[in-house]
Amino acid sequence: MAKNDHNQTLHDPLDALLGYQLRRASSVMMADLSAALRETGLRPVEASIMLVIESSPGCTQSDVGRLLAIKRANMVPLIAGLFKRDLVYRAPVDGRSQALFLSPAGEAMAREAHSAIDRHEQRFQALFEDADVSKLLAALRQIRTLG
Amino acid sequence: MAKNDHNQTLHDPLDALLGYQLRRASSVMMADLSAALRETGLRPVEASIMLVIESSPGCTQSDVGRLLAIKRANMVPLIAGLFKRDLVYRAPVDGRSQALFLSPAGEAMAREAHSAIDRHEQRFQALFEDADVSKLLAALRQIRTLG
DNA sequence: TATTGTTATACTCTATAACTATA
DNA sequence: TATAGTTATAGAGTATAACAATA
Repeated sequence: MAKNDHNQTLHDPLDALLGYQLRRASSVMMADLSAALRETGLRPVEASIMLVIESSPGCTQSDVGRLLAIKRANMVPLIAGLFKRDLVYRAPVDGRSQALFLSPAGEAMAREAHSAIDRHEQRFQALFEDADVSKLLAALRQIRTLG
Repeated sequence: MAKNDHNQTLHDPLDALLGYQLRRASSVMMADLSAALRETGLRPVEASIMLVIESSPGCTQSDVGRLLAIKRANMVPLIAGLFKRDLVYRAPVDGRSQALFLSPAGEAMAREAHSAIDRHEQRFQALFEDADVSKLLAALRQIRTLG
């Protein structure tokens, strides 16, 4: 409930909409994550790519794109940016794919990213009991199944 | 859990991150909402603006922007687009603001939007018990308070 | 001084189509 | 034929700065 300059009460007709609340909550968390990662120089999408490569060394950029729902075409400048900063390196798998690995600098950067992400996640998860966080995550995974 | 072409197991290191699951779930629902609204010719953001004007006739475009977290500068082409389609009309409040109202065509369009949104919401809310939908909405509102 | 509506602009994100080389 | 990586490009979405008119 809010009021405008002319004393008109503005109530939010979207308040009970799952899609709307999801979008607004997601936008709040994304902004906080951006801020948390600021000092690392990584954007959220770059940090997520680094963590995927860290957990699956040798995966291809198409693999990463499929996992994170990023189109192949959009992966190109993202991986190129990480490569140019010497955070990842590539090794040929076959004539068309290249395996991705974190460089030593990339490993260090991944540790910084983990630390920033953990602090950021903790800030929000602290709003809930542990069991409720699990239920929330389960609900969000359920929603994703309809995509 | 997924496998790539070279039998490498790809597990998702972001699976337990609230921010990530929120973003992915939100993106699934937004895509579904876009599709649900397609035949009305409204984009999600336009539909949400229409519903706010419907529920608070006479509000200004700055009011709408504040409620929906849309910057004043970005409201201009949105309201102009609805105005050009004769879905909303404006009446001067004072020298600088104009009150917004739905035209008869806008009221009809709002009913179509409600119907499409209801079907879309039902598709997702049907994944859960009613009490769990309420808990989910409450959790998302909690997350928004940290923004 | 602060606010409304506006213009101009830029940057990010996402999407598509088309090409090459390889499998 | 299908896939990996790439280029080019277009469309959203979002952000800031600045201005005129008004409160």
